Amino acid sequence: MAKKRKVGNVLALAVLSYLTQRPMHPYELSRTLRDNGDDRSIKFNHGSLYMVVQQLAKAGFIAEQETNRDGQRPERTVYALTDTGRDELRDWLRELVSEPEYEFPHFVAALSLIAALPPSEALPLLRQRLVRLGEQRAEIHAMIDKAVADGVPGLFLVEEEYRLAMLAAEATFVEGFIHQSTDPDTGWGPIWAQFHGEPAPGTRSQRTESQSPQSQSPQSQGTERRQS
Amino acid sequence: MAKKRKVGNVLALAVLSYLTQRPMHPYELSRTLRDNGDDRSIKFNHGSLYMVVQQLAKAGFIAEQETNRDGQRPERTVYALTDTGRDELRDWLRELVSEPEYEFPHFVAALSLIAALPPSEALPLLRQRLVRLGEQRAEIHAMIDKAVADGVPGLFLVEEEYRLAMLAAEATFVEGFIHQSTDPDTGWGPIWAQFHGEPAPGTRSQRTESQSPQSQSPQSQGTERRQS
DNA sequence: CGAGAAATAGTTGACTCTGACTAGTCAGAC
DNA sequence: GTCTGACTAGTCAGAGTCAACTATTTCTCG
Repeated sequence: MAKKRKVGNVLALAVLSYLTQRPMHPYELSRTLRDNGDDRSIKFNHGSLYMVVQQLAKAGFIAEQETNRDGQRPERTVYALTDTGRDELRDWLRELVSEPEYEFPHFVAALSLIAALPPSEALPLLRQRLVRLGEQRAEIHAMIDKAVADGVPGLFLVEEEYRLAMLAAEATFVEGFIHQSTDPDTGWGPIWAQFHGEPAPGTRSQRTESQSPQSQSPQSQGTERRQS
Repeated sequence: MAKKRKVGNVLALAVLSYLTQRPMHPYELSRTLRDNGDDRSIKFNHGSLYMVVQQLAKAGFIAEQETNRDGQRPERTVYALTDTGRDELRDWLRELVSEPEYEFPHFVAALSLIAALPPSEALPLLRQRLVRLGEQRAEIHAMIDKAVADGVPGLFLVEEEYRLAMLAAEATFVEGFIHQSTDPDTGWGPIWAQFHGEPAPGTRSQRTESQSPQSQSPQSQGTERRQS
């Protein structure tokens, strides 16, 4: 479902959330978000913040409180949360927590087109991905350990734990995929190789004669896959 | 890393991929993508396609081949893949497969702010999410079964298997999180409840006297979490 | 103490995306 | 026989995003 919010950018959610503490001006918000590492969870861009604050103000979720000027610096406008804003925050958060949203990670796109690469090329790339996944996991692990050592309660690290869980699951999946593709008995290996006129990625070299393998591109297969 | 492509939209990747089969006009591409269910893997929007095709043409990855007109209908321009386009396709695909990209799923944002909801509210929402996750998994499962029954080779269903794996991992994670929060011995439950001046979500009601729990908002905790 | 680096605070403009709109065609319902 | 709704094919305005730039002020380090 995911109804359209007046302000759709998730960054706005963070802004609303921080304004529950106290009124702030945009730059302070920017600073706070960055310092708290919220840019790890929310796509954050210094420029977008000003945009988002404007939008929130127009939608009535926050209101201009005062404008002060410190020396010759540009003036800073302090914004405060309104009651509608507080409602929006709760409602939005509830939705995000309870309704899994259908998203489009790039890797899904890659997988859906991976047959266009010959297995001799795809498999090393997948192995490389495994290495990178391991690195990312190690990084997050280190981050969590450091935070815990600093006395941060676990509740404030759930996002990172979640990322870890997802990375681990992806690694397992990729391993399984590689296995499926290299084991000559269990499946795709031979078929995949055939498309590209290659020997199967397993040990045995499977011969299927006179099927003119390279005339059939993997995409043309893909095209027909919902038809028969 | 993820270098900036001249055309960044992943939809362009699909376009390039389909043009390896044969030249097509935009509408045909749109139709084909939809019919093959690629809109499940790639964010797809009829309007964007024309945009993307224009960009690809400007970047030299595809070239106008002919323009024909069928009766009084608007004219259709047929595009063909160029050699640079073929290179771009391979290079991009390799990158997507081998380099995991840092993305921002909405649920990560939700988790990073979840402490702003009292546990009495968050826990039911999480349980609801579990139900929804189950539904989505069942849907995909049904889809895969149907496709397999229709003789689609497994290799063309990897994206869906991947989604399944991710949904399963997320469900496991959410279950673990709920458990962590309701078990009064193992952790966050009491602390979380305290912020909101609630009894702990487990069975026992934990009393910590004179700490004036509601004066401390969870965000103000969050704010300080990288300091000490 | 003075030059340059870094932080402060915000604006701008080029590019992208999305959803709604136009406008003709065709098959089948009534 | 003409009405309706779905399909074909594409355009476009408005909203959103991103990266780069401006212009002060403060810190830093020789």
